[in-house]
Amino acid sequence: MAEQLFLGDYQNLFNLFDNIYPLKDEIKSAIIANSEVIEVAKKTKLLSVDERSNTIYFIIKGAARIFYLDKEGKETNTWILFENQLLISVYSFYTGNPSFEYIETLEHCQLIAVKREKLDELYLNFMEFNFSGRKLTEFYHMRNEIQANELRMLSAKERYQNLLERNPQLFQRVSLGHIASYLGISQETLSRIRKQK
Amino acid sequence: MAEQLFLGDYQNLFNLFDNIYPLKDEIKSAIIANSEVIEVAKKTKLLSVDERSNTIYFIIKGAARIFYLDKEGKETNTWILFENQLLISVYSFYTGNPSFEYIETLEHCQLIAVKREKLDELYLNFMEFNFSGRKLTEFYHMRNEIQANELRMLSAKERYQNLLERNPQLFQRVSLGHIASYLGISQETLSRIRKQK
DNA sequence: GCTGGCTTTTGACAAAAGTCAAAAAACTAT
DNA sequence: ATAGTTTTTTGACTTTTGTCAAAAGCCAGC
Repeated sequence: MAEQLFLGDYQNLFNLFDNIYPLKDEIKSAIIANSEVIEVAKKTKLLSVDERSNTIYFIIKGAARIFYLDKEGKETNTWILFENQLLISVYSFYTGNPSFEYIETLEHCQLIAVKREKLDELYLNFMEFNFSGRKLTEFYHMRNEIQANELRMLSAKERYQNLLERNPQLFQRVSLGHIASYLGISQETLSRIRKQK
Repeated sequence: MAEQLFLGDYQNLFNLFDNIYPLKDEIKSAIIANSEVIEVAKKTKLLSVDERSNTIYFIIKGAARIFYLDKEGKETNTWILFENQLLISVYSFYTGNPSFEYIETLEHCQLIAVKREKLDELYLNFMEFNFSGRKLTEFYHMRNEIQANELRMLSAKERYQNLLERNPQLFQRVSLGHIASYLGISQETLSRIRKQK
């Protein structure tokens, strides 16, 4: 009988993949061998502006945000991410160019970290792993498209109501200031919207 | 000596792929066998709201837009696409769910059309084709992320100046009304921005 | 060269959201 | 519990962008 691979912290990541296309144990072992599980404190910067991102993270436990600073130095959050999501500065990780955004933990986090060279090796050594990678990228691509469309087509209030409905846990774990910024509105406007109804 | 594959209309599509990861002739043949080259007139709808998108297009010649209707029935363009770009309603094509947006040609177009079932077959039959598919998806994903960030961080005027600088050809081929809509502003606002400087 | 559409511009006004400053409320750590 | 920090709310005012309506400009086809 085949020996059972010890998955531990990788359980959820592999579930994610297996739901797309069952991953061979060989690939799972290679993923484990080519990544590491790290713990980082709240408010740790995982990436800063002008650095080149060379790591993709999977959030086992915790929360993080991606944000940039505008011309006046004000922070704007573009993503807020939780358990079982990938944490990546898309532009810098894919292109290798210096980042225009920051990645910062919002809570104490447990993460799986994979370096780009290792990931590239995995993709080259296991061609069928690209099937999973493609599907996952398609999913994140779609999520972005939806986000961009909502920024265009919905008013501040509608975006708030949408988020509240679809992601109520967010409001338990993240300050309204961060949420306002993620919604693309000022904190004061969010406060007024919430009072209204 | 190996027989030279006749590429014809597929030349540019294959160049795109070859720049990512050289495609075997076997795959190229399969792509040709599983797609078709079509001509469509200006203002043709390739996808309408509530239809399920089952085709991805590569633009050989021409231009097209993707847009949705807001609550008041006003059109908003989310993408304007030209030669050598992929034309797809990301949400509907990836999920198979009914579309919330339209795809419409802006000019007479020559397109390569691939049905989803055929594309899925190609991905399953040629695992290394997923390598190319993944990279291409990553590229489009990145482009979306940039678009969403610009919608957040730049003012109407800055978005206009950016677009003018990076995509001047757009202004030759597409009406200002369509461009304003793509920039997420009203036609009148665009007109005023243009007058200013 | 004129006619009948589109497209673009202009003006007056309205709406949505932002800014600044201060108060109130909610947490945190000692 | 309390002092100190951070977060959230409130009020007054400003800025940006949108809306509506009309005029002007442009272009295709007869």
